[in-house]
Amino acid sequence: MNKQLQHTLLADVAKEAGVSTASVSRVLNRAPCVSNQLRVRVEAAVDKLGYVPHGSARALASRRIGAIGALVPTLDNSIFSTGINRLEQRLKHHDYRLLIATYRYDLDDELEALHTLIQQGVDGLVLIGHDHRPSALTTLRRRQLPFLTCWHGIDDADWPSIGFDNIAPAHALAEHLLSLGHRRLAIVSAPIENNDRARSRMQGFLKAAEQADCAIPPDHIITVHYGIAEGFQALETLMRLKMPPTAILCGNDTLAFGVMLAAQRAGIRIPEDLSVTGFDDLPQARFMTPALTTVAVPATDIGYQVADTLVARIEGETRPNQQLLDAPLVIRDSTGPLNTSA
Amino acid sequence: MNKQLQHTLLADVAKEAGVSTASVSRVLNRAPCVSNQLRVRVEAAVDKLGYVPHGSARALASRRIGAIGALVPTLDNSIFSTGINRLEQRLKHHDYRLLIATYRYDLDDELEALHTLIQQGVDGLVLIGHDHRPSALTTLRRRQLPFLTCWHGIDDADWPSIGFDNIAPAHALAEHLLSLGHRRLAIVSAPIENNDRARSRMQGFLKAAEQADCAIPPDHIITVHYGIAEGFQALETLMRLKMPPTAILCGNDTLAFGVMLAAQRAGIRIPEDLSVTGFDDLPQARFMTPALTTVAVPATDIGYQVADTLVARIEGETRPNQQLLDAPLVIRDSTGPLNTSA
DNA sequence: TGCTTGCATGTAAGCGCTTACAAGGCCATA
DNA sequence: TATGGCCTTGTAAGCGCTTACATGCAAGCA
Repeated sequence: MNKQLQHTLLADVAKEAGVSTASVSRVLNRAPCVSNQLRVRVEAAVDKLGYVPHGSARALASRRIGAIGALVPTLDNSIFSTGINRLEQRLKHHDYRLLIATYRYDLDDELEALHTLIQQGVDGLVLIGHDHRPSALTTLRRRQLPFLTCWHGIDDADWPSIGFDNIAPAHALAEHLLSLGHRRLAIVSAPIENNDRARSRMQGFLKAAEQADCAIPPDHIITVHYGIAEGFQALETLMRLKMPPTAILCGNDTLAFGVMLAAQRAGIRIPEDLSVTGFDDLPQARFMTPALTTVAVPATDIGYQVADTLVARIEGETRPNQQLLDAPLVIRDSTGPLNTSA
Repeated sequence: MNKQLQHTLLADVAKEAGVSTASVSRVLNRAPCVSNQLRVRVEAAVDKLGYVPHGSARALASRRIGAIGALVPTLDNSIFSTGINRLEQRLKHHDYRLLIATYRYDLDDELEALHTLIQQGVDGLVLIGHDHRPSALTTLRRRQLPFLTCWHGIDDADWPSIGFDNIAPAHALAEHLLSLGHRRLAIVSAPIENNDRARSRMQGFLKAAEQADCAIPPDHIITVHYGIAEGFQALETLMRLKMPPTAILCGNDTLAFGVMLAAQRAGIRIPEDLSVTGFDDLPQARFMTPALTTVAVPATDIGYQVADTLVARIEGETRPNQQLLDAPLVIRDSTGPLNTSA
């Protein structure tokens, strides 16, 4: 069209250096079998002309675009954005770019976004969690596209993963409360449909309670969306119960912060009147008063490992199907013995 | 190579539908001047064969890749991830993808990432703030690439922007404290080099103090990196001063949270003993006890508007060079009159 | 010296689309 | 009925790279 100034092309570099286009391409792609002399000549020409390769042309010819796609429920959750942040940093290190799509926990949206990213030509894909539409797997398989799921600990040959077990730490958290004498537990969780992480944590909580013969009644299980405000309101709801809980298991730290802040505002003392647990170990957790008992989720490690492993898979290496990282309990001061004097 | 199964190509669709490749392309790209009958035939063939266009080929031929790039200091700052989250959502609506690169406030990294994104072929670019290497502008210009900066309120013909004024609200925040009788102010800010937002806020704080003949001494100005822990420590440092401040202006909410949590732990009452202000109005701000006085930064609006405006520019529309959004003061309970009885 | 071997380089055929241009068909007008 | 113009569709030339294959040359060996 009216492209005022032509960009220099690979052919221009070739002419300038007095070599063939193939040689220039080889130098650019660090192919072996290139003499040093030729390399130097080409590099000089590239510098002189300020040549920048054309990504799409390169992608078309080489069948790789140098970018991977990430499908994330939302970036508006600091534990995800922390992981994605690290992922991007590490990918850059491998000379890959990051294409991001969010789907707000809507698996049909996720599927659609998956198709879009594939169409875009990504070299690999990262998905969060284990809940996906079955046809996502079909698509991935048919395209033979390297991919990885993360953030969950489910062992499934279909879905290679790098994550952590959500059930056991949740179970341990509930046991911790139980061992402190609590019997009236409550749960504040994110919606569990389409969210295996929330479901696993819930499962861990419930199972521990059951095993201690201390089943949690339905009105003590509150499901709200992610957010401080939501946690805040959840506490208000729970405290209106005739028999309010003495301990609350929260599905994530943000909900726990909401619960704690609401308690603080209501004059409910933690842990004397109420014990609270989180899940994630956001930076803020240890600075709350009292410091929050929670589970340290290896968000940055996941980002790092996912980058390395996915790139390895793209480049043809085989890697173990599952990689389980540690998510240790962090017992702090927001949990304490049941106050029987109250 | 060993590509087991060939994907269906546009040519296959054309053959199946009994039309030319050009017609298929036209249908796919919603070109005008396509008869309804042809459209239906092609669409049927596309469905039947499960055809998916090849992104790179399309990009090469059409000179647009359908993605924009965003250069962000970090995703590990919830105000940015909120904005980016919204940006991505809105871009999807326009059928554009989002390529993200972070640079950890290192402008040379930003420049490098800029080159990478351009090489990748992005159709447009979003940068945060007004501080960039001069050669970034040169590159953008030479490539005639549509771009937008955001998050700042600096009127500069070179850098089209969608943002808000950082100086005035900061100034107002300081005035607010001054009007409450405070004279011993302190500032806890993120590093101001390479960060015009932090610099502008600092400037607003300092100017208001000066105008009130109440200059802030250097040891009352603490510069720390973004983070709860950093804010927490900053308060400890400030309180060790022989004449500790009675009010603290924080460069962002996260630092303010750190300051507040440290105060809480140290038994310093807010606002009786100490007033604290933030900047951002993160969701948590209103749930703190006391609720945080801050400035409501229009993060989601910015994401939304940036998407619309950048896409419009890519598609050739002209738009105003600068778009200033509102960043109103939100006076809550973390600021109160100077306690003279103390 | 003549032949093979292997490495460095060149040639040119794609990669899978888009789109300028050509061509054909149809209707309205004269 | 002949002509022009408009609208739809087809033809084919790229888009800017990568890479399989061909080629040439130097070294190694008998």
